[in-house]
This record gives sequence, C-alpha cells and structure tokens, in this order.
Amino acid sequence: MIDKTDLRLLALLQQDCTLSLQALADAVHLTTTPCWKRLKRLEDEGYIRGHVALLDPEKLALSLTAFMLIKTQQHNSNWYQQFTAVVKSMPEVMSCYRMAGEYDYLLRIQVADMKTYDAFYKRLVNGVSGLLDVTSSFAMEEIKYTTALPLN
Amino acid sequence: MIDKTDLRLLALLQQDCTLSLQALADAVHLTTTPCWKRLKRLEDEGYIRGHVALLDPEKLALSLTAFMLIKTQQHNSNWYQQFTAVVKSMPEVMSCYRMAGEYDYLLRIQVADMKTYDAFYKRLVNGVSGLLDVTSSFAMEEIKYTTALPLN
DNA sequence: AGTGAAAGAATCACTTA
DNA sequence: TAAGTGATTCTTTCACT
Repeated sequence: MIDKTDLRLLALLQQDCTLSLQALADAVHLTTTPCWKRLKRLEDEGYIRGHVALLDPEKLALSLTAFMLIKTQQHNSNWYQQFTAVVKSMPEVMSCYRMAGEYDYLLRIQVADMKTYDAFYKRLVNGVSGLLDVTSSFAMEEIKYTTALPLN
Repeated sequence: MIDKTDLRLLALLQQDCTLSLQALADAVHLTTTPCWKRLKRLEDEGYIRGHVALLDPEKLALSLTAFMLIKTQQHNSNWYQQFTAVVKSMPEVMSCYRMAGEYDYLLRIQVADMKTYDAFYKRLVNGVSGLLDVTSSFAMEEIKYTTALPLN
C-alpha cells in the first residue's frame, strides 16, 4: 500500500527525477534515509517503471507524428502474437493500443518525414499479413505531451 | 551539431537515465569528463527535454486509457488559445495533437475508470464551447508504450 | 580528450521513538 | 513499524594539462 507521502514523492519524480534525495526529503519533511527507503520500496513494488531522459523529436529530425488505425479479421492467438512482436520490434512505433470499437489497433508513429513514413508503412504492411484496413492520420502540431500521470 | 557519440549517449539515456557517468563514458569509450561535457552541451542545446520517472498507471489505479477525437468549427485564434489552455490545465490529458484530416484534435486521456472518464468528459465539454463532435474510443490493452525515440 | 582533487549525493549498519 | 544519525562509498563537477 501507498500513503500520501509516497504519492507526493511519485508526483515529484515523474516531473523531475534529477531531484536529489535531500531535496525530495525536504519536500516531504523527512530526512534522507526514510525517504530513500520509500523510494526503494516504490521501485521494488513496481510503482516506478523506470527513469528516462525525454528527448526533443524536432531537434533530432523526427518531426512527423502519425497515427495509424488498423482493422483486421484475424482474431486468433497466432496472428496476435505475430502482430505484437512486429510492433514491439519497430522502434518507430512509440505506442500501440488494442481498441474497443470500430478499429482494432491504434498506433502512434514517430518518423522524420513523409518519405520515411511511407517506407515504414510498407514495411509494416508487408511484415504483417491480414491487415484489412489501415488509415493514417498526421499531426500538425503537438499541443501537449506529458508522461506525468494525474495523481491525487 | 551532433555526432555518433552524442547519439549513442542520447540513445542510452532515453532508455535509462540512472546510468552513471562512468557507465556512459565506458559505453562510448571516453573518460568521465569529456562525456560529462557532452551531456552538458546536449542538455544546454535542448536535445534533452527533461529527466523523469515513468510510473505504472495500473498500480496507481489509472487503468483506463481513452482517446478523444474532436471536431470544431471555431478556427479563430481566440478559441484556439482557450482550448489549448484548458487542455494544458487538465492533468488527465496526457497528450493532445492538432490533426490534419477529418478530425481537428486527438487527445489521450488517462483516468481510473468509466465513471471518472464521464466526469472528465463533462468538465471538458462544459469548459470549452464550440466543440462540434466529440468521439471517445477506449483502449482494451496497451501493447506498447515507449518514450524512446527511434534514433539512428 | 584526460588527470586528479574537491564537493556532493547515495547507501547502509546501527540507533532511537 | 517508521524515522534519524553518522560513516563509507560512489558520483559528479571542475581547474588544469
């Protein structure tokens, strides 16, 4: 179980994980050791998935964000295994969700430009058989992007 | 500008930013100081947006991922300012893109359950006037989620 | 790009409420 | 069971080469 102090620590860390133990401890009115033990516990129990640096896609010439909506008629376990394996192995796929409703899968793709996207598209469609309908939509502007969950 | 070594460092850090300077330096066959200077530069020049802890939504009882597709007829600057301000201020909105094509905006929402989603939906729709069409789709399963950009 | 020293931070055995 | 002290070790940072 988790208490208010743990939640405050998580809220701080998902905003900035370079905060020192001392700064975190001060923020929750503890000294470093009990604070450190809490962080250890939160990590061990899986509340924290990892610590990462977030990079700027524009600066790295990955300016095109595309969304792919996919329909399939293959609903057997073999096909699913193959599809998820391909998706996980393609680094351009930033996220993939199995959806309720009209479309079966929603993917977010990050690439340099349209030409690169087209090449990616072909690789995906050729890599996985049985895709019935694949619709691409393109982002004009990123208005918000955060990894911070709505805690409280 | 950025070279192969910088790219390798960024690739490592976006996977795990707890790696020590020593480990990073070893990985790119440098000693700590030149490695540290590169990291400093990459940060100063904006290649690195931030360092964050990624939390587990399931463990924190935020199990429902929803996507919202929004159409509007308001395309003036005032409306846009208001819409983006509202979206940025709502912590349940994890991302928001202005789209090309049929729908104008795509949002990803993270909440506890359907009841919470419904409350959020009402707050959004009441908070912003001029939303013509709002379609909600729900994720059944997260197959992939990464913050790591496809470098190389 | 590297050396080496100084400052700062994390980790842990042990102590206390 | 949860928090604190203090020592040790590891890490970062920087002037100098």
